[in-house]
Amino acid sequence: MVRGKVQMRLIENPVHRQVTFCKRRGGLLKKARELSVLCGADVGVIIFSSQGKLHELATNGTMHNLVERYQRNVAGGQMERDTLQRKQVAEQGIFLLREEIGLLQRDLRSTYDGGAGEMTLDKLQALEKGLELWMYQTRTTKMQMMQQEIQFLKHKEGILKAANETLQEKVKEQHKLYISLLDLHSQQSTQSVTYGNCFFSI
Amino acid sequence: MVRGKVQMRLIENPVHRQVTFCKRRGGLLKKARELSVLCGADVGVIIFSSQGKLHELATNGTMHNLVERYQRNVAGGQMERDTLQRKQVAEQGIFLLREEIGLLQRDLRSTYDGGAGEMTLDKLQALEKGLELWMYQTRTTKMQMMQQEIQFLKHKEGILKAANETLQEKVKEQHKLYISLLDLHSQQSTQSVTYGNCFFSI
DNA sequence: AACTATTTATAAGA
DNA sequence: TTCTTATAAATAGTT
Repeated sequence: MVRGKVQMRLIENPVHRQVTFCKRRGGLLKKARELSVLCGADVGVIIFSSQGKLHELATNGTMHNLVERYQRNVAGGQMERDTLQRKQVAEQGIFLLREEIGLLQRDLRSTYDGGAGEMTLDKLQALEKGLELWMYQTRTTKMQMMQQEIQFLKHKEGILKAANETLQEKVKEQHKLYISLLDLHSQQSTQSVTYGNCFFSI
Repeated sequence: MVRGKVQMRLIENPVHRQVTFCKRRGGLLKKARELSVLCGADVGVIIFSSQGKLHELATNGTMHNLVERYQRNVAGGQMERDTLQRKQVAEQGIFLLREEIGLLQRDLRSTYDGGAGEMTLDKLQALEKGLELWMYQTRTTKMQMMQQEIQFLKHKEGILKAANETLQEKVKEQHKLYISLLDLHSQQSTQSVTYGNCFFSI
C-alpha cells in the first residue's frame, strides 16, 4: 500500500525501481492512448529504461511519421533545405571539377608545347583536395536519402510484424472461445435429449 | 465531479474536449517526468492536438537527441554496418586515386626535367576517364546494394500485408462461425425450456 | 501476479 | 483558464 507521498527522486533499490518502471510505464502509455482517443490528438511516447531498453508508442500511424511531422514542425523545413543545399553543392562540385580538368588539360597541352609544368602540379593537388570534398558531399547526400527510405521501410516492417502478431493472438483467442462454446453447446444438447426422454417416458 | 466511468471515445463537445486535452496533457507530461526521475529513464513525449498544435517533452537532453537515439535503435546496427562498409570502399577508392595522382606527379616532374609530355597528357586523360568510371561504379554498386535492400524490404512489406489480410479474413470468418454457433445455442436453450414447461404442466 | 490502502488524477460545475 | 470537489484511476508496498 501507499504510505505517504512518494519522494520524487531516483529509487535506489534496483528491484523496486524496475517494478515501478514497469507499472508506471504501463500507466503512462495508457494515459497517452486515452489522451489520443478522448481528444483526437496524435501522441508519441519514447522511453529508454535506465538499462537502455527502448519502449515506444505512437497512437496514430507510425512513430516514423510522427517524428517526421515533429521535425517539420520544429525545423520548419530545415531538413529539406539541407538536402536541397547538399544536392546543389554536389552539382556545383561536378561543374567545378569539369572546369579544373579542362584547365589542367590546357595547361598540359601548353606544357607539351613548351610552357612551365610547375603550376600544373599545384593545380593537380588542388584537384585532389576538391575531389575528396566533392565525393564526400555527394556520398553523404545520396546515401542519406536512401538510408532514410531503408529506415522507413524497416520501421513499416516492424509495425506490420506487430500487427500480424496481434492478429494471430486474436485468431487463437477466438478459437478458444469457439471451442468453449462448442463444448457448452454439446452439453446442453445432451441435457435436452435427457429431458426429452424423460418427457416421453412419463 | 466525475459521474461514472468516462467512455473511451472522442469527446464530441469541442469545449469539453479542449479542457480535457489541457488537463490530461498536463497529467501525461507530469507522469512522464515522474517516470524519468523515479526510474532514471529517458522519456520523450510528442503531442499534436486535434488542431495540430505541437506540445513536447524530453526529460533528459533534447528531443532531437532522443529521436536520434530512437532512430539508431529502430534501424538497428545494420545501417551502421552498411555505412562503415561503404566508407571503407570509398576510402580504398581515394587511396587508389592518390596512387594514380602520385604517379602522375612523378611523370610531370620528369616532363619538367625534360622528359616527354605526351605520355602525361594521355595519363591525365586516362585518369579522368578512370575517375569517372570509378565514381560511376562506386556509386552504381552502392546504389544497387541499397536499391536491392529497398526492394527486398518492399517485398517483405507486401508479404506481410498479404498475411495481414489473410489473418483479418480469418478473424472475420471465425467471428461469423462463433455468432452462428451462439444463435444455435440460444435456440436449443429455448427448446429445453419449452420442453421443461410442457413437462411440468402435465 | 494479485491485493488494497492511499495518493493522485480528473470531470463537471462555478 | 483556474478552483473546487466528488469520484475514478493509479500505484507503493505487501503477499
